[in-house]
Amino acid sequence: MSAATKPASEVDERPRSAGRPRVGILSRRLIGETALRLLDEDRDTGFRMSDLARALGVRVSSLYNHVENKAAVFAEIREILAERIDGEATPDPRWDRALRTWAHAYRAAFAAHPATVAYLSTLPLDANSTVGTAYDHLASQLQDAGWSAAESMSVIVAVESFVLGSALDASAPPDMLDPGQRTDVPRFSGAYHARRELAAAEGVTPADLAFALGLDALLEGLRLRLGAHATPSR
Amino acid sequence: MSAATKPASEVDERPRSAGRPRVGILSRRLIGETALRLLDEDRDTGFRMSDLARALGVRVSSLYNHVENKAAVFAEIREILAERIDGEATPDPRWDRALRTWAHAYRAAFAAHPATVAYLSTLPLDANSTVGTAYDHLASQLQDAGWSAAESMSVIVAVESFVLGSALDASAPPDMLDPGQRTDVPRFSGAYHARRELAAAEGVTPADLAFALGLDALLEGLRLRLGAHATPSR
DNA sequence: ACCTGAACACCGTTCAAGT
DNA sequence: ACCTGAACACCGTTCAAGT
Repeated sequence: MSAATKPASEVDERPRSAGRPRVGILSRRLIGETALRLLDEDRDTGFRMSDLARALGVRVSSLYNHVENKAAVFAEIREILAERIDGEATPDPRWDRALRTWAHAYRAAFAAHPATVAYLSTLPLDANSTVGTAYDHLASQLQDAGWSAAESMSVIVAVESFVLGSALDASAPPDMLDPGQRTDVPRFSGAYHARRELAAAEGVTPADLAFALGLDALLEGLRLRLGAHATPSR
Repeated sequence: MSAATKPASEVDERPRSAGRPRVGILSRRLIGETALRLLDEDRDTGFRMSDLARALGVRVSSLYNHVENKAAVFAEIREILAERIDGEATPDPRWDRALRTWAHAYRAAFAAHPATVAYLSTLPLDANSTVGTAYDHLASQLQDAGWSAAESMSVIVAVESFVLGSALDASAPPDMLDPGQRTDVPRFSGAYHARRELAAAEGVTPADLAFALGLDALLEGLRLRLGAHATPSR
């Protein structure tokens, strides 16, 4: 977290009396950023509204002047992550490369925040959400490349589904699938350990391997499909 | 829900006094099945332990004789769904068709239960879990077809990630991505409505279209990759 | 407009008492 | 061993009072 987003109240330790402060302390954005930082620091427990208030040097009830409820905090987090993804994804004239860059930035942003993945995929988009803008850019590229309008939407959603599932996988405890001492599943056990060793040898996580292989296959399959029955616009 | 799994206590309305009943009323499995039914009936709110108790004709505290906590109820749900998937997936000698059948059964089982998706991907597998057995079957087929042990694991995880992400998508409110009255995202808006109309015309959901397209592409890409640099075992 | 302090509501979990 | 009844703990949310 950058110093710029650190609430001044964390430095100033003196208790504040009731009443409106001269300069505003909180904002929806600051609350979202702080919540995201808390999720980063403590991965599995999630944050409480009281944690959030303490980190902001404020009482819990103050938060409700800026967000309707806890779900709204998650919505704000989604906006922040969406903007981060948008900023990182460098535009690429080739639709498949653009999708790939987007997918990588997307997964990276969410893998660090498992608790947000389920929320993200369930909450309706806000009007004027940045997410919508990103979709528009990708949809344009896909349609220009020859995908039909309906297909372009399916392609985006399919890649997004793969990314979100992969983010869940990447955020799961590393030993989640560990067959342990079981002897009744030898091929699975062998596969599990082989992937783990391969990942270690390449200096990445097992989840990274599955993501890379899956994304490559998915994009390759999409390229093939476009080539097979597309009608390029020019 | 079948009559066989319906708790007798739902028929017998008379209040029960304290003390051990002659015949056991609850079991871990029955609790899991009932929780799953509650999730089916009320999609978004999730179930409370008190709901669960009422549905079983029992007091809340009784549940804790059979499950450690609410998370354990979700773990039991996962086992139930896993067995259901296993039962439905008919074996197929071709690895890609087997994966496809598995993916469809998997998504169908979880799309109806959004709340379980996030849990499922985070909870460690129980020893002797049915999930492990399913992995073993798939890993065997993949390795016999020429995939390396490490790759076979990545393939399974990649398909699973796509399935889980798609299940999240399928369980989201249908208007989640609706651009509404926005005029700044014309290509996205066009794509959104085109997909919706195509889905309506084909009698499926928009989520179904994206899932079908993505799964086809993913499997096609995997087939290609195996053909390109595989060393079949025979 | 925006913060404090106190209260309320909800819900998961525990535990002694009872058979 | 397994159910009841009552209590506790935690946490999200509300609201009047204060500047």
